[in-house]
Order: sequence, then C-alpha cells, then structure tokens
Amino acid sequence: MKISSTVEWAIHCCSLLAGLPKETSLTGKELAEFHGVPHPYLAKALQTLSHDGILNTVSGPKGGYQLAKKPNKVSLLDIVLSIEGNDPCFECDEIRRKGPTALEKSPSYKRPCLIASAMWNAEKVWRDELAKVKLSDLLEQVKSKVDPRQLKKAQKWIEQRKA
Amino acid sequence: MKISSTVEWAIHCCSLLAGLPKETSLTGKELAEFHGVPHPYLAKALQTLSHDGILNTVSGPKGGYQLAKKPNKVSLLDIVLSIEGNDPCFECDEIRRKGPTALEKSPSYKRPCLIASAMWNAEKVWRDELAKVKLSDLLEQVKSKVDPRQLKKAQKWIEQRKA
DNA sequence: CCTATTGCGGATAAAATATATCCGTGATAG
DNA sequence: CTATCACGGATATATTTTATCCGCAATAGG
Ligand code: SF4
Ligand code: SF4
Repeated sequence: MKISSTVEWAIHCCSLLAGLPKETSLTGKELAEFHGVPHPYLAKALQTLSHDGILNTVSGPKGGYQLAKKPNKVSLLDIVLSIEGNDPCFECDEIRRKGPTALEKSPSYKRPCLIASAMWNAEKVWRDELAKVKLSDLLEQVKSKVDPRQLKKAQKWIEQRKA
Repeated sequence: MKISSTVEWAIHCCSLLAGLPKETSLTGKELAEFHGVPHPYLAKALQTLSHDGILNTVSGPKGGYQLAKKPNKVSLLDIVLSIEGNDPCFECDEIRRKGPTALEKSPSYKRPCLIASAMWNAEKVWRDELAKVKLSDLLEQVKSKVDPRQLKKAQKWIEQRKA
C-alpha cells in the first residue's frame, strides 16, 4: 500500500505545466532539473502521461511538454491512474476457491466476495476524492499558500530558459 | 499502490476465527491449510495480528489463535493497518525544497504542501470507509451470500479437527 | 519430570517491483 | 544538414514482497 514517488513527480510536473503561460513548454530535462530528480527516469513518467493524453509533446528543438487539457479538466486521479495503472489496489486471489473446504463449482463464486467488495468500495471513495481535486484547484491554492519568494524565483528560472 | 496479499489472508483468517464458537481456537497450521496458503509465511502475519492485539494466542498443545475482541470491535482497517503498517501511502519527498528554485528557509515549508494534503485527505476517506466495516458485518453477510454447502463443509472440517 | 505440540523471533533466501540508466531511432526547428 | 528533443526498448541496480528455516520458550498431558 505505497504510492510510488514517480506519482509525486508527475503531479509536480503537471501542476508546474498547468501554471505556465500559453504556448510555453518545458523539456524533460528542464522539468527534471527544476524538481531535482533524475532526468532519464522522469522521462518515462512524462512519456506515460503523454501516452494517456494528459500531456502534449513536441519533438525537435524548442520541443518539450505542455498540459494537453485545461487545468480544470485534469484531476489528481487522472495522473495517479496514468502512472500507477488502474488495477485495483486489492487483488483478490480467490482464496475461497482454495483449500479443503472449497466447492468444485458454486454460483456464489460468480459474485465478488464480501471482503473484496469492501476493499473495492473503499478504493472507490478514495478515487472519487482524488477525482475531485483538479490541477486548477492546486493552482488556486498555490497563490495563497506558497511563499511568494519561491514563486518569483521559479518564474525567473523559467523566463531565463525561454528567453 | 498495491495491497499485499498477506492482507487478504489476514482478513480471511480473522473472519474465520470470528465465526468460531466460543473457546474454539485454530492453529497456524490449520489456518494455513484451510485457506491453502503457505504456513510459515502466514505465521508471520498471525504473529503481527497477535502483537497488535487483534488475535489472542495460546502456546503449547491445544494452543492456537482466537479473535482477541468481539467481532464488532475489529474493523478491516485494524487488520490492514496491522499488516501493512500505518505509514501514509503517499510519502512526500519534499520536492519543493529541492531544485534550483527552492528557498533556504521559508515558513511555508512548515505546512504540508497542497499535493500532499490532497493525497492524505483521500487516504483518510479510504481509511474511514474501511473502519466502518467490522468483522461482524462480514459474518452477517456470509450467512446470506456464501453457498450453504461451503459453510457446511467448513463447519465439518473444523469440528473434525477439534473433536 | 518428560515429551510432544505450538507460537515467537531472528536470520536467510528467492522472487517480484520499483528505481534508474543507456542508446538507437525518428521528428523538427533553424 | 545539424543540433535538439521525445520515443521505445533493453538493461542494470535497489528495495520490497514473499517464502522458508531453525532454535527458543510456553504448556498440556502423561
Ligand atoms: S474474493 Fe474474498 S473470499 Fe475470495 S479470495 Fe478474495 S478476498 Fe478471499
Ligand atoms: S508533494 Fe508537496 S510536500 Fe511533497 S514534495 Fe511535493 S511539494 Fe513537497
């Protein structure tokens, strides 16, 4: 029950791109440097996000990544599922069909078992909660909760590369 | 973001023990055989559950495991946290403090960041949902949703060992 | 007391994932 | 034509999960 740190990187990248002026893009290398994470590995995540239609990519010089949709159309769930895959976190091994007391065949086996249902239900509320949070919500909060000095610094850093 | 299969085994064991008649206990070996899972490994999980006060253990011949509390006092969350540990599933690497745009020091770093808060909030609703489901709830549903033939078979299997 | 059964705890091994890197290819701006 | 950049596959390393083993302590029953 642990979420890979790639997810954190991906969310950071997406929020950063979401806050960029129109038509501005960042390269994989720049995104890696900005966040202080290894470039070749982050590239894989960006590739996945691109593949899932969350990011747009442009090849060649002046290329890079942009958010593919409006920030209010991308939720944290979208990003998490893209990186982690959308398999349920609880995988049922069908234990009820193993061991000496299992039946050869039973109609009740066609329905998901009680334990699995409960776990999947919990995962559903988790997903619903993440789906509520859009990148636009994060941007909103950034303005009021992040140190203005850091925002300034970040803005300068980006302008410098895009000049 | 995957829950280890040990959790599934643990829940199965606990629900089985929860449905047992008073003063009946099962050994680790029996629990493993019943569910068709490797005994030495399951033993670790049982040990953990015992350590966390979910199961009672008795050493020596005629020993084994019993549920330590009333079935309505043990939730799925209790079991999940016992086996998986209660670290949050989203671990923040404090990326905001890395990279070229980070500040040496800022009061805003003392508060959890927006991304982390959102993830933790989602985990909270997940936990709350699991906390709602008690072993007694599962037992209730077992009666109506599990094939009666399997219940009978299980009951017989247990009586045979305890005779 | 003696013995057989059972859980406990630590050490260890094997398998599966997550993390990280590398390189050849194709796209494209200048 | 060239330098830049994303893509995709192959590969290496680290960490976690899964699984096993063994000596010890507890205890029921003879
Ligand atoms: S479906 Fe339920 S009973 Fe069956 S194996 Fe999964 S968790 Fe166990
Ligand atoms: S998620 Fe928030 S707290 Fe965690 S690293 Fe990113 S900025 Fe920092």
